[in-house]
Amino acid sequence: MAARKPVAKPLYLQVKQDLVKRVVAGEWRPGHVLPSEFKLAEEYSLSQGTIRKAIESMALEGLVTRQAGKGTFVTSHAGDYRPFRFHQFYNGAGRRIASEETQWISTGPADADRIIADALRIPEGSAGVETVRLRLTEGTPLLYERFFLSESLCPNAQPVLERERPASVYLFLERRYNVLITRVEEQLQARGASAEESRLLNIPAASPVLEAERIAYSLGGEPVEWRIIVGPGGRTNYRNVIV
Amino acid sequence: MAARKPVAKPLYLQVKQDLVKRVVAGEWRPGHVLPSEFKLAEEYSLSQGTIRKAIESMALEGLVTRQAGKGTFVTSHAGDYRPFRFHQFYNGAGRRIASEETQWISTGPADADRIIADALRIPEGSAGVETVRLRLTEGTPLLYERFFLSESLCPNAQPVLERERPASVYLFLERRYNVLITRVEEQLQARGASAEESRLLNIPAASPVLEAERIAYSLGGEPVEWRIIVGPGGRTNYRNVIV
DNA sequence: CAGTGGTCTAGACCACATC
DNA sequence: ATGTGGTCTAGACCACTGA
Repeated sequence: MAARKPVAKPLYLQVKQDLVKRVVAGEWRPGHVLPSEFKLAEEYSLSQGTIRKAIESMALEGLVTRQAGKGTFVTSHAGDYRPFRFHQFYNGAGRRIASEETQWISTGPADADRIIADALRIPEGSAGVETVRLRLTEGTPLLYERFFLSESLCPNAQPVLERERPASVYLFLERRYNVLITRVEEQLQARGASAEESRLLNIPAASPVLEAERIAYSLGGEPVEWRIIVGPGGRTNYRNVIV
Repeated sequence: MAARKPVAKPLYLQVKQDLVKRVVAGEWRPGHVLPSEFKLAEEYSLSQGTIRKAIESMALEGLVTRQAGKGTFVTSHAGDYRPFRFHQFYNGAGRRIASEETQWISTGPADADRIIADALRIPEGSAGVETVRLRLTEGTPLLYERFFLSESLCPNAQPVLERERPASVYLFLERRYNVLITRVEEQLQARGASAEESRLLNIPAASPVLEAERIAYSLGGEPVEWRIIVGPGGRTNYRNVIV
């Protein structure tokens, strides 16, 4: 049925690219359902099997979630599609440190320093918002978090952050800016705690902490958020599986 | 062509399971080529497409590597299929710490302590071999490694380890015991350096280090090796991508 | 040149979810 | 009952490899 075209890139990859573009454009919002494979096959004038390959590739990247009998849904940080997706920190008892207990420390305007500017590919000194908060378990502070959002990508974020104090930054980005975080890069190191960290985490000055510096990328591959997560040695650890 | 059977588990998963079993049994050794899709399709009396799904699933897990025009090969830690697959440590300059420079410290008999025994699912006190070595860059020690292999899974490993001092333990396991490591789990924490570590890494006593405790699993899912990797804070970091 | 994996089609039946 | 994704088949053409 479909016209045979000269080979450029596999059709299913072209379809995938276009579908991603349409998700980014907001045609289907996070949590909503995509057209069925047959509908898309008709729209693109391709066989259902080719559409399937495109969607399966997106599902592998965690961009959409498929449910037999129901449909294909754009992944959202709301709902229970993939909870804890980006949470690799565990407490001493081997339990994931979730976001139920959060203590908001501060939110305020900040300029991107050299490190943040490089990470987010913005000019040094760019305006933005910086927030500090703690994650706790049963009242004990376990993680110190500091994250930066640029004014250019997330205009006017400060008042909303202060008012709503969202437990999930990525859900906040999704709802307010239609920015879907699909990938994060983390760089871990051990170092001594800073004065602020030792005070907030209630640990001795300069005692060993595990620091994760994270850059979160949107569906389009653009760096959106810079963050550091700091946990005291001994009370926290970080888990990873490599296949 | 193929007979229609009552549904139990998808055929392609059954095929995959059987192919994995045959790889484990040594029918095709690491680095060697599997029969073509058509040959396997005939052997299993299934369509080529079903065989393809089975093999593609294995390829996704890194178990085999496919090359158009050549064939499907059992993954080996030799060759250049996936170099640095399990190396997440970087030096201060942002370069992966490779295994070119290695300093062998010691190899000797050891009994599994509680931690190792739990990790490898063997009785506490089981006999085995423990090795300590350093990874260096331009003569500077950057990583301290200590790993344990059980006598039951890797009989008589000590003399060979001492004689060959293999740069890649997993290549050694593959060649000598036909055990293919396909998955590792790592747990990271920050702590102060031990006396031995500070001496070997040439850092102040109790200064912050990043420790990765690793369990390496074979193709069959059995834990095979226990290891810790220790790098000084500031000079080393650990990188990770989450999708 | 023949053989390999990579892509694509057009049909089929299944289990599951929803109404 | 209808529609969804999940599996399976049997053909086809393509680009690449190596003799």
